[in-house]
Amino acid sequence: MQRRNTSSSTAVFDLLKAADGALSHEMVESRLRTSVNRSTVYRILNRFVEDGLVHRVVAADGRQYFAPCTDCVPERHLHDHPHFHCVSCERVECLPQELHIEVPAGYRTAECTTTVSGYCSDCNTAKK
Amino acid sequence: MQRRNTSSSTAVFDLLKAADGALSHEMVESRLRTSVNRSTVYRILNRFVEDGLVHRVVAADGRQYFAPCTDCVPERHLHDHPHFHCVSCERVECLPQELHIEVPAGYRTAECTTTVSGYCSDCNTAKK
DNA sequence: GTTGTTATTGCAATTAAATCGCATTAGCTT
DNA sequence: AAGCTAATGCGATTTAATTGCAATAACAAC
Repeated sequence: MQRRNTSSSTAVFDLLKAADGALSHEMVESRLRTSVNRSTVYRILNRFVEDGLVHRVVAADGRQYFAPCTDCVPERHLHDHPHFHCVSCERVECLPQELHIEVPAGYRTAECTTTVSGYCSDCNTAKK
Repeated sequence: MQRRNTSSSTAVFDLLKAADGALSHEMVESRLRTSVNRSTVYRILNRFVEDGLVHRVVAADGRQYFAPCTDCVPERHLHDHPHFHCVSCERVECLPQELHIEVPAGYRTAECTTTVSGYCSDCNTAKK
């Protein structure tokens, strides 16, 4: 299927690229200057994931967060670094660590997500 | 709060202990011999997690899976090994590997889950 | 620039996982 | 056996995400 560039989809992609971490659908929608329909945002994000432009991270709260790919090439589309999810400010950020997870023989890995939940330094000090 | 042992809660706990991996709420409910209400199963599982008897794993599908704790003591309640989630048969199993994930200074870790999605050996060979 | 095809959008309805309020039931203590 | 209250069942509700369908708008071809 041929893809088309719309103002909404480029706005979403720019948002993701400018963000300092992964964004939930809600964050994307609220940060958009122009109002874009809820389902449209979901479809745009799903399209990005499908096209390999964006990674989808499911945090411990069961919600989806989206971050643009870096260092990904078509042959090797991995996202094997851990993510930190602050349960207070909801921010999701990538941790600069590489994981090597081995699966038993015969298994086939499709994707891998690691999520650490807790409090980021800002929220941690604010709590005290 | 004082806990009480009911036939339902012990049945659920026995199921989890006997299972070869983490079970979703749906799996628990369908494997129970006696019919237990949906909300009750959820509440029983949440109670187990709250009491530190069971770990909750959120897979890439956004659903919750539950597995009894092993090697956990009150002072150190961790579940830092990866889980494999077969997207075909829905089975979730623990991978015998220990992860060491470092968070930036000032951060506080509450929990950590790693989920590898893909096909287990059974489903992988069945596909071919 | 105009036209035609069809990907994309907006809207409302829907699905699915998980939670909650409340009256009833049943564990545990005394 | 009695009393307190944790746990249950039921229905309604919340929330994230998806879907069907008609309307709109990208993009290619002319």
